[in-house]
Parts: sequence; C-alpha cells; structure tokens
Amino acid sequence: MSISYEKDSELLKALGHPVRLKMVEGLLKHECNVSKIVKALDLPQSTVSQHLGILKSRGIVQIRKEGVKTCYRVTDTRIVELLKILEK
Amino acid sequence: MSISYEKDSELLKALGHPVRLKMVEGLLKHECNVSKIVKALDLPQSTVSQHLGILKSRGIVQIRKEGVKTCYRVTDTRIVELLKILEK
DNA sequence: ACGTATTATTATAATATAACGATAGAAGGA
DNA sequence: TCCTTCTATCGTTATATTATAATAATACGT
Repeated sequence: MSISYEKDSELLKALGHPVRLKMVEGLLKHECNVSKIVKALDLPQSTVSQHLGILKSRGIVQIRKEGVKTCYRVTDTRIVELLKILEK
Repeated sequence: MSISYEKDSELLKALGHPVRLKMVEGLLKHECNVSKIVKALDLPQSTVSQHLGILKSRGIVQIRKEGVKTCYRVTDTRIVELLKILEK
C-alpha cells in the first residue's frame, strides 16, 4: 500500500483540530452519545454535532442509533495507532 | 506522556494538506532544496516556499543552508511513524 | 559592480473553516 | 396529542487557509 495524498490528508485534517482530537481520544475508550459529549466538552450542541459530522464523513467514527440517541465510536483502526504515536 | 490537543492538532493540520503530505513523504527519503521540489511538484516557487514554511514552523522539517540553496529534511521522528501508519 | 540563480516575503483575492444561535425533525413518555 | 429530550441542519459572521503574482533579499560567479 502507499499513501493517498488526497484521502490521507483529509483524514489528518479532520484530526487537526483540538476539539476533534479530544473527541476522538475519548471515543476510543468508550462509545458516547452527543449530549454526553456536549456536557463533557462544555460546548454548544450544534458545535459538537458539526465536529462529529466531520469525523463521521471521514470514516473516523461510526454511529449506532439507540432510540433518540446517537452513539458515536471510533472505528478506523489506524486512528488508535496514530494517537499512540502522538502520546510519545 | 499524553496528547497535547493544541500542539498535536497543529501538527496534524500541517500534514493535512495533499501537497504538504507529498512533500513530507519525499523529504523523509532525501533532503531536497526548494527549486528541486518546485520541479518535482510542478508548482509555483512561492507556493512551495509557503508550504515548506508551514512545515518548518511546526518543527516537521529543518533546513540546512548550502550556499544560496536551502535544503529541507524531515527531523521529527514521529512523522516517520505517522506516515507508516497511513501506508497501511 | 552586474547578472543570474535561489529562496523568502508581501499583497491580494478566492475559498474554506469555525463558532454558534435558531430552527427543524425524530423518538418516547404522560 | 402535547411536551420534552435529543440530534441534525441552516444561516450568518468571523477567521483562516490557499494560491499565486510581484517583489525583495541573498549568495555566487564573472
């Protein structure tokens, strides 16, 4: 395999925002719905929802509907490894 | 160590551009001066210089002066690992 | 000193991103 | 049905990024 400049840069750009990076780190550990994330980050609901939408559109997270709630979780396995490197 | 959301997202954002990602991949293999990069990527000199400036300001690359030429190379060891993951 | 090659910086316009209030829609309970 | 909770989308404004031409600055050879 080799790097896809367009696609991979999209992935990195999506992670290249402090709020989204924080979200992703949290969603690695446990699935979480929107309103919980809103409380945890203390940000407007629309802001949180928009960031989650960006992560979802890049395939970084996936959703699971639970009644009226939307549970987000990290699915891209490369993300786990990427975050590990940042922790070094 | 843990993630620095502000600083690490800056790093990812700098890599989150197709041209810069391509540049970094190349500069991992061999140091290169600006005019060579201009030819390789077929982009205006000012565009290339600006992108290199961004990579430099984030500590992703370092420079070595050789007369009138500026040779760029990747120095951040985490970058090597990050790019390897993208290749998967 | 002059000309050339190389690189950085500046200026500007176009486009994209970010933040967030307001609104809309969907699901469930009373 | 009405109300509430939860989430997504829209509209707007502010800010940031991108591209690129033009210009400046630096180093070197003749």
